[in-house]
Formats: sequence, structure tokens, C-alpha cells
Amino acid sequence: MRIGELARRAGISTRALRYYEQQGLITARRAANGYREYSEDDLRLVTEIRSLLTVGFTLEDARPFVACLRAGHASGSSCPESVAVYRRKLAEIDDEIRTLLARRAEVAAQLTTACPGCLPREQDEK
Amino acid sequence: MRIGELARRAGISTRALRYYEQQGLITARRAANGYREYSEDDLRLVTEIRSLLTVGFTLEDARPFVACLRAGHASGSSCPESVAVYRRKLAEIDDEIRTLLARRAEVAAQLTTACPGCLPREQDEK
DNA sequence: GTAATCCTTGACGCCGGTGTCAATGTCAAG
DNA sequence: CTTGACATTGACACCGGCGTCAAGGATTAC
Repeated sequence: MRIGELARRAGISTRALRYYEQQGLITARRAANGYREYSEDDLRLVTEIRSLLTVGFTLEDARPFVACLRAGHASGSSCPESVAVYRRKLAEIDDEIRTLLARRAEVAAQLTTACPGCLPREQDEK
Repeated sequence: MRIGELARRAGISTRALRYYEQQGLITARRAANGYREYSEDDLRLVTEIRSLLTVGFTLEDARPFVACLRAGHASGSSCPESVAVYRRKLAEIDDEIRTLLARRAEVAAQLTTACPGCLPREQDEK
């Protein structure tokens, strides 16, 4: 299939696909006229990349997963490098959560001081 | 005092101070030679801005607080506009926390699937 | 033939808050 | 006078993942 179809099927833009290629995450066979030609496997790669991006991974983070799929594994997570990334991201996310919780507490305290009646509820994740 | 001293006392760069001025958050009297001259009140403003930035506010978010201080209030939080920003930021932070918690759960689940032995602990904020 | 779609590469724009360099002026100390 | 520490404005760089426009070639439909 060509880039337009892949984009449609993957639910992203052709721009994004070309960008992934430029970043070395995907490659494309070229037809005689210079058009990129993709396989179902490529759709698989793109889908993997997309799902990783939606949980906050960067393209850099996605590399091991793509490499893992290319190596023939059924899942992009089946390789130790991918697992290592999972661990690292988990730690990063935890850090961010801690930071945000601290900020929230700080802002809530300030708000309470500035406006005693405005009790901030929500985020009752004790 | 001149910009260098203010920067030192506020713990930021002169670049940042000029940027705040460019963004209309602070102003400076000019000496005959063109040098910026600041007062203690300006230090106060900058300190306020800094503390807001550190909890994740943007310079745009900081405007009401600066305006409040300029209006003569003892605290930058003493104005309804500031309180409104506090509320909005609190909601934004809560959103971000929710997003991160969801992502964390997702990543943790993936990790567990990929590596059954790798139980992700931490982030026990039940 | 020509219009309508598709494709190509290249390159600037965005967002926020600076870092950093450039080229130049000011001023006090030696 | 010279050095050095300070000041000025201006402007590019950064980070990430694209959006978007430009200018053109390819292919299909009619």
C-alpha cells in the first residue's frame, strides 16, 4: 500500500509517517515512480509506535519496540531492551506524579490561604 | 539596583529579567546611561513570579498576581483574578495527575504482561 | 487534454522560557 | 590609557512531533 492508505489505516498523517521514516523508525520500499510502498508489517510497526506515543513515550523510547518487532518477535515488548524502557518510563511517570502531587498540595495550600472559603476538593487520591 | 544585582538577589539570570519585562510582567526605570534601575518592590515581583513558575505556572498565569501586587496588595494572591487562576491551575494539575495515573497503570500492565516476574512496585498512593 | 488525486522533497512555524553569542556602550579602578 | 566588570539590544538555538504551505511529478478517470 502507499503512504496515504497506510496513514488512513493507522489513523495518522502522512507527515507523521515520513517523520518516523526520517527518524529511522520505519523504512519503505520504493516503487518505480518513487512512491513509498508499505506492507502489513509496516502497519503493525506504526500501530505499535502510536500506542506507545499515546502513553507518553517519545519516538526515541519507541525504538527498541520497533526493533523487537522487526526482529520477528510477536510483540514489541518481548525484548529485554523494551522491558528496560518500560521500567524507565514507569520511574519517570512516578517522578512526574510525585512532582504534580507536591505542586497540587502547594497550590491548594496557597488557595486556602488566599481564600479560606474556597476549600479545594477533588483529587482525593489519599 | 541594576539588573545584575536584582538577578543575583532573585536567583535568576538577567536574560530572564529582560524577558519578563518584554512580556510586560515587570517594568524598569532607566538611568541616564540607559541602564535599568530596579526597586525593592521589583524584587518582590520577581520573587512572586519565580515561586509561581516553580509550581508549574506560566508567565501568563502569573500576570494577575503581579497586577495584584502592583495594585498595592500585600499578597499577590489577594485578588479574585489570582484566586481564579489558582482554581484553574488546580483543575489542570488534577487533570494531568489523572492522565499520568492512567498511563502508569497502562505501562505497568504492559510491563507485567511482557515480563511476569517484573512486578512494578512503588507509587503506592492508594 | 485536463481535472482531480495522489505522491515527492524541502523548509518554516509552533510552544515557553530561557541559554548563549555578537557587537557595542558605560564606568570605576589601576 | 587600559583593563575589566557591568550594561545595552538583537537574534539564533533548543526541545518534539508534527502542521502546513510550496512547487512540482505521477497516475487515474473522464
